[in-house]
Amino acid sequence: MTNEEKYVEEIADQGDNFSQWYNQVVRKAELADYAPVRGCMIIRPYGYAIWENVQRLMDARFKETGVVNAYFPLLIPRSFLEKEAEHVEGFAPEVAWVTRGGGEELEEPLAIRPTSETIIGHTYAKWIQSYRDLPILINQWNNVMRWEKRTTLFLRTSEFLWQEGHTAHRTLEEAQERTLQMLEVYRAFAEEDAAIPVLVGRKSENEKFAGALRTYSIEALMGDGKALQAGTSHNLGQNFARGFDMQYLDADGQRKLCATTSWGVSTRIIGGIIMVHGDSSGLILPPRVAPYQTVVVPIWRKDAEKSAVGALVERVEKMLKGKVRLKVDMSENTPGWKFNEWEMRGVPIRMEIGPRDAQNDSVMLVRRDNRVKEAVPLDALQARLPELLEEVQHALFQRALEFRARNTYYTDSYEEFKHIIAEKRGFVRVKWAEDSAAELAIKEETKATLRVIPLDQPEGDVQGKCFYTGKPATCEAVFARAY
RNA sequence: CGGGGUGUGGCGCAGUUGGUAGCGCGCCUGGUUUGGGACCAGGAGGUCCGCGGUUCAAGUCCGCGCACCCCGACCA
Repeated sequence: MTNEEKYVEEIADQGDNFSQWYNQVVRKAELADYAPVRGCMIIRPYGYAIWENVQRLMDARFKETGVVNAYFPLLIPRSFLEKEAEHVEGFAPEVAWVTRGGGEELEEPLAIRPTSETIIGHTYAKWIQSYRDLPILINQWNNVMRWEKRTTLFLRTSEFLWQEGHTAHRTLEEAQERTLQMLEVYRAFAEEDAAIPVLVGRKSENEKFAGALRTYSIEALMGDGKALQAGTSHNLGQNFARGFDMQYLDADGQRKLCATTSWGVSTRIIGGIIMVHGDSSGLILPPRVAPYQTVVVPIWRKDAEKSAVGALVERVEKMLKGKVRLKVDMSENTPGWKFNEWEMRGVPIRMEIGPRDAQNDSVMLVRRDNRVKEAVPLDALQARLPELLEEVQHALFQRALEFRARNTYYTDSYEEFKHIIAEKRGFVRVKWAEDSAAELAIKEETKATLRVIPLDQPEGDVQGKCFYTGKPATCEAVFARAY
């Protein structure tokens, strides 16, 4: 930051206690509140508005790839969950059950969906007769429930909002292609809309989704050096097709199993946005997802000034209507109070309109990310403000990218690895021989997990030895401590 | 689920050897203010996390719960 001056006094310093900072920002910026039920959260209007922007932007990207939206039920018969062995085992401890209804014990308990692969598998099996029915490309925006032992607002809650996409294909190759296509959609959303740089890659066997053939993810680095899985895309192979008998008659007259995929991004991404961009004054929201892109703070002393300022505010409002998401703060608080409040709440650009501006027919724009001020004549505003918002958007991405570069380490030495994980955190990239036992041992010894095997690998075969086992390396992998 | 910590107006906290609850901020009313969290005056707001116990008397002592935070275990 160019300006280290700390105006907002109400929140903990990021460096002192990151998780305390995080909780205070979430609550003071009025993003979310605790609910009466453990692990559940109330998403307040300001937080929900971020989610609506996430939905709008991602939904458009999905639809560009041919995906349509639908809705499947909240309650899932127990027998469905049991049809895919790995899946049941993986989710069993997290499932909440409905056992009574209408005052009576139910014949079959109903799961509150932890995810919808099973009920969608059941449904697709009925819909699919011929290869002509494929592919099916459906997404749903909904809530799911997973009983969690330890919860944090947005990052891990028992109930959360997300989208889950479910596709069915004729071939394994096509499913694989779709899996990677949606991973790329997530990357583009994260980097271009949320301004969060992400590593894109494959999960290890240990970390993959229960029931998947392969799991891919985007991984982001938070301000405290811990990693956050920000989106996942699974190639489910024929596992769920087998469990739910999703078969089609192919052109060659043979009955064949479908291949399926699923992919999801949740309200956790909001936690990521907070932890990637925020500073010790509070939130910093990337303009594309910010509920208010610009907040207008009017300033006056005398009544005459008040009317001149008021008139200018109205002109500005009219001029920018439909072009910029604008909030005019007409509350009784002093300008100084408003500056701090809206900085804490992360509005990317503040527009000060006072007597001097009324006189000059201009406004004062102040960026949240670096507090740089700029006087803009009224006739240039309509062009300049959207441009400045884009500049902030790019600056936030750039800053996060630089932060990640500074906090990414390469090592061939396990000793150094341990030191980095313990002292500095961040991403650690190593040569790796894909060994589950070694992975678990590393986790045991250092708390670091294999976040991702990046798609971006060195040219040709990986040379050298695994940093842990000394076996010939098969790839490069990235480890980190994670949320 | 294990170890540690904390629960007192909306928020942050104080409350002594047990004696019947207070401070700052916020909130309401009126007035003066307004380019980086204004000021004065008046006012409202409390089952002290819950239940049980000890005691003439419990925010304070004892027991059992619950919630939240931190560190672990678990976890797409």
